[in-house]
Amino acid sequence: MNPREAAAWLSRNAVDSLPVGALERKLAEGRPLRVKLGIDPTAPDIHFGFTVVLQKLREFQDLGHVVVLIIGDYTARVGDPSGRSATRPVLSPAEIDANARTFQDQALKVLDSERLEVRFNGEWLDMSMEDLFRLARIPTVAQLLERDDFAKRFAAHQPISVLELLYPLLQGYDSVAVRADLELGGTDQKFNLLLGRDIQRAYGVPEQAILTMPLLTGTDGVAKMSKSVGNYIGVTDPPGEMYGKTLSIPDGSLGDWYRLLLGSEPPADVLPRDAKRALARGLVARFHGQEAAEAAEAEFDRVHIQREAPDDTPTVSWPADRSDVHLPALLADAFGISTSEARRSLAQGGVKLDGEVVGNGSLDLPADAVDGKVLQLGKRRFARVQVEPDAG
RNA sequence: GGCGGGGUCCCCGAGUGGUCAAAGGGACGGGACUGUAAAUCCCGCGGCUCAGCCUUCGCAGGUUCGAAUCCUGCCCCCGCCA
Repeated sequence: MNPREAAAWLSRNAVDSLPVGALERKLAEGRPLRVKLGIDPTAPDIHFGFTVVLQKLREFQDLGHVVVLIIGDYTARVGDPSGRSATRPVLSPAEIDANARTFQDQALKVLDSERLEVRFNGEWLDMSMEDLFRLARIPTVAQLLERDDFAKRFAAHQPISVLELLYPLLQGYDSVAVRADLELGGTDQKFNLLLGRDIQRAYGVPEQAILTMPLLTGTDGVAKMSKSVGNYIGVTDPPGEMYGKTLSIPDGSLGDWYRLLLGSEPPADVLPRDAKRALARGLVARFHGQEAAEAAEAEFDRVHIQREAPDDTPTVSWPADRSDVHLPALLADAFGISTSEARRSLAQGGVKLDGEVVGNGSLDLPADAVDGKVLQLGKRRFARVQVEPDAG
């Protein structure tokens, strides 16, 4: 693959590859490039959205380049106040360590451990005031305020702390420290990535090229996938969950999901439903293997098409010290909801015992009327009831 | 430092002495429909031993028969001016 072809291949699906032609020029140097990715060790679970960037990094690795993963341990220790929730937990070194480890484990589902360098930015960010001043002199406040979210918050009179303003600088300094040739990130990182170039220039090191990847839309089809919104699928989600969640995405997301996660176009002339099933199978296969994918689909069909209780239906025990089983209490116990909520569900016909709606009449049933039966809340929550002969 | 605005049930946001567990929207849950898609319709959405009771409207006191609504102190947030 010549540099031109490699650049074209590597910028596939990317939104920005800047400056124009920079990637190709770097590749033409004919040496392994150092491709940087910074991560925040506060939320270690990797979801599908993040794998878009990881996958791209993997492509670089496969062409012989080195991925430099930077764990933002120092920044996590200071506490990042970005976003609306001003107070983010400040993590202890032990927590950061554990998170970083989790992150690496998960990232290795996509990345190649061979061409991987892991660094902690505490190595170089624990700098003197004098060094910080040197860094802080580089951009102007006006420049920093150009960043999209800063601009919006500033316009909306929402708080922006000085610390937040400093984060892009620290991240940029990471690029100086590891001599990054290239930095990857989501499109939301474009500003930070570009600022890294300014900072590198100010420190007299070669400037990195940048590559931004689209942000994958979450399972709701609206917001970008994120843990806090709850519209995510984690790479460690069990097969069944991964499969089911994938089927719940809106049809409109199919194209993006195929392209960004499977690297292929959605099949033409196939019903959206079937295209989505194929997508779900493909994704489960990727993280859990082909066999698990097929099992997940079979299980799904059994539960949702044939409406049977799933294989892994948990069991709830109920002490038989009273003659009757109080349904709200049983539901609360089985599904971790409040008894008030359980009553509402019962009143609305959302509770079934072995497929039969219950709760229209009495809220108490004789123990032998529930023992061994499958209790169902809504469409997706199941539990097998077991009445314990001896209270305990 | 001065002036002004504000903290309401997950989020946004009404509510300025009783009719407020607190409008409305979103999110979410249940039902109908169905492909765990979209759209649409209905219902629900603090807790409990649930036709009743208990606890909520930044925190702590106070006034009142009665407060989310009034008073006092405190904490926090935002803006403008300097």
